[in-house]
Amino acid sequence: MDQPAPSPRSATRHKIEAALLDDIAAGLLQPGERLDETRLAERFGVSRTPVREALSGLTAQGVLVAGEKRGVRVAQYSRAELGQMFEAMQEIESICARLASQRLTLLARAEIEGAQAACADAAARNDRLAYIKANEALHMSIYRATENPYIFELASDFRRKTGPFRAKKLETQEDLHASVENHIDLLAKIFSEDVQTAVDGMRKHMTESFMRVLAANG
Amino acid sequence: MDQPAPSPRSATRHKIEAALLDDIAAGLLQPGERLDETRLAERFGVSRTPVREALSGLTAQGVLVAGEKRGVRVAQYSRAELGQMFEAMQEIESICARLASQRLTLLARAEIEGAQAACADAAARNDRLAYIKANEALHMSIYRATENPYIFELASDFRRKTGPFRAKKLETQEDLHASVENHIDLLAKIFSEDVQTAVDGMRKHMTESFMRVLAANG
DNA sequence: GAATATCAGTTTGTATACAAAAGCAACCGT
DNA sequence: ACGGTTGCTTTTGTATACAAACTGATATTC
Repeated sequence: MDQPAPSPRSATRHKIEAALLDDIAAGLLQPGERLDETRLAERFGVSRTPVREALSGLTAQGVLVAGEKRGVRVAQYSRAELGQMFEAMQEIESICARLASQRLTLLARAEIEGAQAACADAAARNDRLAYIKANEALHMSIYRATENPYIFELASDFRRKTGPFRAKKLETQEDLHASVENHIDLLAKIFSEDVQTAVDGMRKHMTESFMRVLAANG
Repeated sequence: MDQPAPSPRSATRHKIEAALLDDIAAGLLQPGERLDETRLAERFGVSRTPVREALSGLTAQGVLVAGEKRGVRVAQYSRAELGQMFEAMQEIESICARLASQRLTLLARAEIEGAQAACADAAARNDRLAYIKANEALHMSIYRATENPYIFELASDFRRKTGPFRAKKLETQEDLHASVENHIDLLAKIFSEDVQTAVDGMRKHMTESFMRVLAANG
């Protein structure tokens, strides 16, 4: 859904990257855990070469980090690092809110509202996994509304990196509904005539989001 | 200077990456030009494996792009893409200006002014290469003043990607002196008490910079 | 003459084999 | 008993070999 396989130029490598990202998101791979090339190779039934490429790709994305001694590990962040990361993310998201608000095309607005409906639907069904996906899609649609692919990618990158931490904050159905309410409020501000309202709305949204992340990951 | 080889964990790979970056910066590798793994391997006297890793690393950084048909090519941008890229860069730089202005420690200020002096010195000596390096260092010191490593990296990445295009706009000594004047003005605004002044100053600086880039790369 | 299909020649992706570096532990010396 | 050194084992980095995919071209047929 993110990349609809623009060029299936290296199927195995991307399959492995995706599988590892899933494992991390699902918590099967804990932050700080070490990844062994050989084990992964036999787990996926491939040689070390594509595993190696996947690992260096994820390392470049910041999902994994080259360990102090040996091997690569799942990135883990201290409270302070998490704070800096979310600060950066807040700045990026604020830019997105401003540009989206200024440029909002009919198509972009339709996509945002469609994603929002999908969120509400998933929350009503109490489908946590679907909600997380729909929520990602919602934010992505806001990024896309900036009409700037570089900013889109910047914002997407941060979402990838912080994904594991944000996931934890959505456990109960109340969490889901609260999140939906927050988004209704946020979108109203982005759709408002006043750009500053949109930016402030996004700042508030991100601050609240971060507070919940801290509470869940403290 | 950028990465003081934190872990010389793969010497050849980084040597190749650095060599290719140099070639691109020097214009030996034109934007759009295709890179052949095998040729590079024999040129550096190594096997295709480390070359391959270097190429995928640079691709991840956006310096190279996976060609439509085959091979990787030096990234080339249309006028429109260049505009979007500089727009994103302007947003990032503005964030840096704001945070730097808000947080400015004595150390950060000292580093910025030191870098500024190095710029002026290089301009006075009409040393174009030294000026480019000093100019990079100056902007880096502003990024560092944000006290946020993630924002620092974001900004640095854009600088890397746009480097080849910005380099072209500094040909004559007048260009250098004009650039120094611009920086004096910019720094005064960043050092001012008013945050909005700093942000506006950076926006103006980036806009002017982009205009000169467009003129040189049109 | 044009269009399609097939074939040859690159080129890239994956596998495996090999070598060197680094961690770890045991052993020896003091 | 403690520390240092040496040797082994594991892991990673690099090379090479192999197979599949894609490009381009030529030939054949309509």
